[in-house]
Amino acid sequence: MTTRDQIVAAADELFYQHGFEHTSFTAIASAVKISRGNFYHHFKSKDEILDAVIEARLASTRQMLEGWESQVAEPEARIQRFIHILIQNQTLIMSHGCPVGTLCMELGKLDHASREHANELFLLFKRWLARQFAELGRKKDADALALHLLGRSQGVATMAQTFRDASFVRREVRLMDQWLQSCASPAA
Amino acid sequence: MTTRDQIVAAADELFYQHGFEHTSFTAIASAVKISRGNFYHHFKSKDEILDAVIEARLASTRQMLEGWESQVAEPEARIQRFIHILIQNQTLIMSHGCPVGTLCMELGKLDHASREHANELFLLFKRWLARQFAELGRKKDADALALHLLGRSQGVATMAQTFRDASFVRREVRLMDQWLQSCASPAA
DNA sequence: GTCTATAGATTGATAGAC
DNA sequence: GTCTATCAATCTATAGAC
Repeated sequence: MTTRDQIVAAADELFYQHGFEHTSFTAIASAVKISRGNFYHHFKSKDEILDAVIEARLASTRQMLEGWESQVAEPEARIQRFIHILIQNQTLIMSHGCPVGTLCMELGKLDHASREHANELFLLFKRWLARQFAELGRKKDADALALHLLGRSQGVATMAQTFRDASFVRREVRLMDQWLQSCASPAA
Repeated sequence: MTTRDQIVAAADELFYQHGFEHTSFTAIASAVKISRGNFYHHFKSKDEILDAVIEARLASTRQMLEGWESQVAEPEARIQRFIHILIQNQTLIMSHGCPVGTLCMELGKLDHASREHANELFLLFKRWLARQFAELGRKKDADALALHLLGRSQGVATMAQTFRDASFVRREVRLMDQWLQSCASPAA
């Protein structure tokens, strides 16, 4: 693992745990165990590190979504995989919220130049979900269903971070599973 | 309006627009048109200003909820008032998200001492909503319904801030209205 | 490629005149 | 109650030795 990759990995984690602005070079440096000055051999500015972190997250998200698409045959089961991230990453989400939602929110408030770049993460999920809903026979409202589900999971993440209530997360996931079933059934 | 109140009002707005950490004394001072040093006659620290802002938001939220309770007779119509904040404050929410959700999220990431204080804002809504659902005849799952609706509206706020899509907000509000109706009807 | 030293700006906070 | 002047700390970023 190159020093550059180590910096990106450490920044990724710290940005998630404490936010972008609150994370200083000193914090990243001590995590990677290099000196502060050494940063600028790899990145010109803090904003460049942010872009590298976003790029890394985009890549790993693409990989995850492609994996689900190749490993799972049914679109309904694929969407269920998305819903169940909330349970798989429950501990992290209860501590630090959704890595996508919290980053987009912060960059939005900062009016940061990389705001749109981070929003691409949401778009990745939106397009992928819409494709699954289309395959499910909901071509007409695939986009709306995708946004709806994305919002639902965001809401659960926000409340989970606030109240740290695991039973709430499980309950909401069950409701989303039921909603998904009603989307797939011809009655809907 | 006293200087202290002006400081709290300006800080309230700036914390909402740009976040707590990103808002400096210089920014608040220039908004109120006083010198930086003058702050410390009114507050001992930035954290004290934050607590005053949270206290002010708690007071105005209580007032709003009590107003709905006294002005609107039916619990279903009261809950609908809550849902329609999303439309009433649409422009602000699309710019800066939900004032409650974004503050709690930021303080959570900062591991700030006033985190629990800010969470009281959410609890205010939760308790009020649970009371309305109980009056609606859903005593057993009033808490779960309240948390569910709170999460739904949080999710809408997050997606609205990200994509700035007004039609999405209207669509989701319509879905929440329908969901509310299904909660009230004896079939549910 | 990594380090030390340091610049330059900004931050929260203090002291004291008026 | 408001101001100016200033402190000490922290931040991002740069320069240059090794």
